[in-house]
Amino acid sequence: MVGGKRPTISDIAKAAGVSTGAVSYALNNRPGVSEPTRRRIMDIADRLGWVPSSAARSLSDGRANAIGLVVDRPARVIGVEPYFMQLISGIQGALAGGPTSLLLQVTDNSAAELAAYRRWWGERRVDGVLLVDLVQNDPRVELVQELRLPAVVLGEPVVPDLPCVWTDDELAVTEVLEYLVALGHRRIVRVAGPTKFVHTQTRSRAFTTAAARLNLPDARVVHADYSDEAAARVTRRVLTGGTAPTALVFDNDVMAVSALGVAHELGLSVPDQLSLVAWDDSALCRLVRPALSAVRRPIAERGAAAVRLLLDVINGAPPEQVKTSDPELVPRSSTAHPPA
Amino acid sequence: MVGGKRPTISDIAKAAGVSTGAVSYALNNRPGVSEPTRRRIMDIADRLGWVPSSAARSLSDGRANAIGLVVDRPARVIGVEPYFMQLISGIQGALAGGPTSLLLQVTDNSAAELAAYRRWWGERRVDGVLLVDLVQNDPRVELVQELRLPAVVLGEPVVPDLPCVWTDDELAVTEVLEYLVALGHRRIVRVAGPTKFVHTQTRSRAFTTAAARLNLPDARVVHADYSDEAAARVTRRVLTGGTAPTALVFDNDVMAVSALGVAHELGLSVPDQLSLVAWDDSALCRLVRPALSAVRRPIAERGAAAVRLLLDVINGAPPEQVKTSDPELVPRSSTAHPPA
DNA sequence: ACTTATCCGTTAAGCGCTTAATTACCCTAC
DNA sequence: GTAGGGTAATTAAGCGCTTAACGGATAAGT
Repeated sequence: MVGGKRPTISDIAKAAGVSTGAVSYALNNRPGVSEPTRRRIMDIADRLGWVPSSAARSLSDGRANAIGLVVDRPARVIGVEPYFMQLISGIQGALAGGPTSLLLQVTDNSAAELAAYRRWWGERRVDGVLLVDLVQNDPRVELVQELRLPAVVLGEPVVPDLPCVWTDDELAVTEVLEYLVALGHRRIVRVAGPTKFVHTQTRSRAFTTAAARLNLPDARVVHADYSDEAAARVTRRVLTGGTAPTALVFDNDVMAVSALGVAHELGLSVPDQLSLVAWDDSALCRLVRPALSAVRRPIAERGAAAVRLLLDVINGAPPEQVKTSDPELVPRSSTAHPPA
Repeated sequence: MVGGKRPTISDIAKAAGVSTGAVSYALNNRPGVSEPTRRRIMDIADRLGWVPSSAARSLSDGRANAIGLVVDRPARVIGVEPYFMQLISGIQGALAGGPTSLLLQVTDNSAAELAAYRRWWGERRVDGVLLVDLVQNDPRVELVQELRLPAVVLGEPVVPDLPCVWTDDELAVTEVLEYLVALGHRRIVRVAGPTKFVHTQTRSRAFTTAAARLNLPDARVVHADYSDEAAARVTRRVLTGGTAPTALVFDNDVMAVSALGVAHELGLSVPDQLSLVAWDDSALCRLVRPALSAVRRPIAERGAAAVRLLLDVINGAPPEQVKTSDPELVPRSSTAHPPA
């Protein structure tokens, strides 16, 4: 197996003294060749270090053996959250061993994302795609349906016939709220991500519902954009306004840590005077002092489940909606009883 | 452009009343067709929403129009550092607009990484690869040379004829050391990543050299594995041992933040009793209190430069060794004069 | 009026693989 | 002895595109 020359099935055929058709049948474990011949062919194949050309295979069977993921987040934010790397890590776990590869694209606007899907589809480069961060009336949904491009949504069900892998965020929101109320908190503010995301809306709705049920008239939702700057601004405003909350719940880790800085700056001690809860748990949450209580979601599991589902759908399986294991609240040192 | 039916050049040929060869020439802007015909063909092509099939093109011209990146880090660590997402973001920036896609693989052992490269090569799935985190006598170097697989190293030059994109870490190490010495520090310890990495060795060598020049007999290097646990362990040992250092320099952000926790736990105030410097700057460094002084490297720039170089090499350009802009020390609140 | 060059376009082979159709052969059954 | 039924192989078409080789037409040179 020296550089440059990659063996093809016709090399194998020549070496084995059979036709390329026979080689193809043998290597794909299909009937049409005798057992001894199959063995001989396979031996030769891996003595030669043969690997099928993906282009040739795609061209002839129409399969790309690849799936696509495009992440649409501005460069400024992308590196900040560990979310995507964990997701990718889960995706790879499910892909490992199989013939399928992952095509990744990072864009900074939604038009580019749509263009990417369209191009991949046109080039027949992917057999299906993963969709993350869905927004209300997401154009991607329409696009994949129009193109008949197999797709799996990472997030709650939006359209009945679109397969998805979702995590019960409502449950987690409720759990967090009940936990804070049990500690004695009554004035709780949720610092959410951008309204446009479906998951933001889901959590906000759950928050409002639970707050009503728990009879918390001061509970409310404010929005930021996941960045530490915006979070700091919003937090400062909320904490210095009238009837300041005693607990804040954030939609990611960066915003929560940022709030920790603001609290410090305002002379509010955490958790004695102010409790904080972060959403996705992370090293950041663990390492910061005080360590942040956080909701941990099975992110890698989501990625893996989504891949499995997508591969099934590509193979013609019906569009299921899969639920992952539930998120859990990891209490640390940023939550305590509110000041008396 | 309705789902399912993707136009091919022969559809275009039929619609334009010419041969597929003419269509190919027209669409690829090569001589052989008249200007009016070319226009007509191109019009029809994009009215039909034609996109070239990557498989067909690869098969016929031997190009995959894709490059590969495999990241070999255990799942536990991968999400922690923003490094890779920033890198990927830079890579995408350089790829955007072009016909080339990025194939990503995350593995958790070096054998799997080698296998990935070999498979991609065999499948003709990539035209070239990016190599990160080189180790001493890295088997990947030999592999890509044996396979004649175009490759660009992200890191310092190791083999003369292997193209690379590197950042002057020595400069940064020296700068950090001089900065600390200027503040009055004499006992400085570098908490490095795993010895096996070339970049670890480069920095350690630079550290030792600079320390000798600055006459710091107590300067030394200890190793951890980038994780917060290991860093905490090592830091604790170093700080409680004899002749404890007054300043620590870390090889990533997570370890530095972890040390912040240890210092806190030992009752050492940062920066008054202990100064800390992190390597790659990040949100973590910025958000933590006290905010960490850190060395900021042009990571996205590295990624982009590496892609451009790789594409050139694929096109037959000679193997250059490109230097990025220099890293810079961002002083924040974790460094100050040592205690008197 | 003849060759020569130029331009525009077609033809067909080939990239590496899959697979339906076909052939060759050996067995068994009547 | 021959029709019928497997099984084990070959053949060849086709996937969508590129490209060397070729050909017909028009323009220019002598």
